[in-house]
Amino acid sequence: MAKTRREFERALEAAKSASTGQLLIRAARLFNERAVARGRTLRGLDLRPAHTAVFPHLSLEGTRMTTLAEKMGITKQAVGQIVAELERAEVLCRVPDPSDGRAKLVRFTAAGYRAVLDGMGVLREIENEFGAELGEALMARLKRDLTKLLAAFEGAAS
Amino acid sequence: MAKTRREFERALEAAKSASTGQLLIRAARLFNERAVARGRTLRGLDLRPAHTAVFPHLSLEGTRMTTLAEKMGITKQAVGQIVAELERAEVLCRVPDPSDGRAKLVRFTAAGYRAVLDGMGVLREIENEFGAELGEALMARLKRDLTKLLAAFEGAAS
DNA sequence: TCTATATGGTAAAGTTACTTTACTATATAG
DNA sequence: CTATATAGTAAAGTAACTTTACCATATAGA
Repeated sequence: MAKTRREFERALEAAKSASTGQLLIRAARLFNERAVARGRTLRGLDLRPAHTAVFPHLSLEGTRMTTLAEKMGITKQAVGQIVAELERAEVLCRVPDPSDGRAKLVRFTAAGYRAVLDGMGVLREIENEFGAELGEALMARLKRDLTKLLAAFEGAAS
Repeated sequence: MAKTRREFERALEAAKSASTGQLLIRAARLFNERAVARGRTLRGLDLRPAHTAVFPHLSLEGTRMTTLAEKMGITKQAVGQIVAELERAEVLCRVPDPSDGRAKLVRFTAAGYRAVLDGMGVLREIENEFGAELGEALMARLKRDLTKLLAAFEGAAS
């Protein structure tokens, strides 16, 4: 039994350091909580993380729902819900795609345009704060490594 | 208007690369989806990410609910719910803390003990796969950087 | 010693961010 | 010109929490 116990303790220790997944989850939550809390006070629009996740994938000409869903790695129904809320908040609008009668293009409104410009500032601000504390080099490296990790994930299914 | 448009395009481009938060969210989701999918097939226990998040924080002697909540960065009520499910699945058990009549200690059952040893194998397997693809150096560095980021987050509130 | 307050935990309902299942409308290939 | 694929919508369900409210025990101070 003594040997088994030691084995177990080593396993637990391994779990602690091995769980990159848990590290990612916690870091993501903390980062976004801060961004949302900060951004909320900036303008009257209370945008939650799910909303801001859309913006990086929107092109100026407009982007299809299905395209958004693919890029974001969620279902198109989920995109529909998020976009609907942003439409109600008058940040985005949906216009018919002239090249396909079924499709709709999601686009910024003038107000959304201004809000997003502000939002970028908030994000940069938060990243700069961490950069100051941890070093710009670490932040840049983290971003590069995460991008590579995502590319590898996307590359191979299951 | 032309100048504003260019400005906007640059802002969007910046959003794409600047959103470390979004990178973290996506990486976390993908990583854990894979781990859960893999682990589920291993044993009959269908453990979800919320469940496995508890394990790294459990000591062999038993850990208090409040301690778990603090370490995990969630409310003690949330811990209560997760532990209740794991208790029903007979992976964990709650025993009264002899040193404090209010407190309870969360501990592994014999079955949970074995399941977690298996689970460690799955996690290591997945990390090794990415290590093989991206290089062990990148994975180790990512883990170190995330740990530092979390420490910095924890250090300063808001 | 007894009251005030802090701490450990539980209970129930609400919220966020999705997914699943089930459709309708338009497009395209044969 | 039917058969199937694709774009999107609708409604309900689920996971992983939080908020609000509470009870039980502990402990420090009057």
